[in-house]
Amino acid sequence: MADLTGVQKAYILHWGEMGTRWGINRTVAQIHALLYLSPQAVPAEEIAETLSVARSNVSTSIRELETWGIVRAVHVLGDRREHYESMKDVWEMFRLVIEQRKRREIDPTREMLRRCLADLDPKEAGADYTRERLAAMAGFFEAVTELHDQMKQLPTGTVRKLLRMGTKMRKKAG
Amino acid sequence: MADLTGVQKAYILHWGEMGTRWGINRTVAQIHALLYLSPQAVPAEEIAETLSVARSNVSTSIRELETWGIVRAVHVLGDRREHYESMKDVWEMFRLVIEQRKRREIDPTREMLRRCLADLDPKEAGADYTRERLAAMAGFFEAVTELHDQMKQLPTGTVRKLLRMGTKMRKKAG
DNA sequence: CTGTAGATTCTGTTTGAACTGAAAATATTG
DNA sequence: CAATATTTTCAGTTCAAACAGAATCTACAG
Repeated sequence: MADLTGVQKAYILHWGEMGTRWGINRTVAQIHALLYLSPQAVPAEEIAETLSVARSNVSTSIRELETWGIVRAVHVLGDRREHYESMKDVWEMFRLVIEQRKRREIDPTREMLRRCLADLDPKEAGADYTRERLAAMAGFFEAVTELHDQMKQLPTGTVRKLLRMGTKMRKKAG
Repeated sequence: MADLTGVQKAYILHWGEMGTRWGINRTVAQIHALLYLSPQAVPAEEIAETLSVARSNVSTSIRELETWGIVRAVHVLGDRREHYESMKDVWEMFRLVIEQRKRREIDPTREMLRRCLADLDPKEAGADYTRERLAAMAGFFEAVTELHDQMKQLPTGTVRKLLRMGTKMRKKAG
């Protein structure tokens, strides 16, 4: 894996750019792409060489991927170094990421909306209008949360089934 | 709206931070938050004052919000300036944003994956493994696209209905 | 216990996105 | 058409996130 094929390069670069668009560090995303394509776990040193980034940068990025739970260290016999491998189940990978982004971003937003609604001073001019808007936004985030909680509890395959049900409903209606 | 209440400040600041986490410019997000909470359309000058950003910055940001289709200019009698207002339907707003982010990010990724699969050289070492991984990722993105295409065609309320169906299925299984 | 490989942390430095203010362009009024 | 109001573009500037390399820490072999 030290040297990349054209296809591997293309995938890694694209994945890196995609990451930046969704608030994920480019290097973090690239490392993930590299590990995802690698049949064997890769030592940090080799990641650094392959992607031309500092060893320290790899260390930090790997840790982030570990906190997401989509990369882990494995040990190779006769090698003191840690080798890193990515989870390969794509659905599970995205499930993990979505779950955590929900926790880090959606939940605090719901919290903020609740607090705003609670703090609204009815005597203040325009309070009714503000309440209306905040409530509408809060409703949306509650629905998203509900949706997430349900998908979380469904086995992977069921999501696809629901998907197919949607198709039927649409065809009946149309 | 020139002066903000505590609640308005809290909402605008939070929304700005939220934006940055999803790859949306902080000021763009803040302006959107301001307009969303405003009962009347607001002239650019006033947005700049209220948020303490340069007039030119507002101009650029407003244009971006306009390309998303969630903010538009309206005219006020006896005022030469453009006034800007946000769409108020939260579900529609997110639908628009999601649709466009799909177009800008998901679609090109599908494209890239297809191209990678096509470009794979079977003689290259490890090509089979790479194909397997790329195919798995491509399958996921195809499913996401399918899901999106279906939700796009459903009226807003139906999404909530599907949501409720999910609840039932889960309760039966549990 | 000592020496060494490997991993992490820390301290600047770099870089690119975001931003400002000025200049240019556009639109509006009389 | 001239004068003025308003918006947009452009050329630097600022700033925070990302990064490199050195220093430190940790774990293990001998």
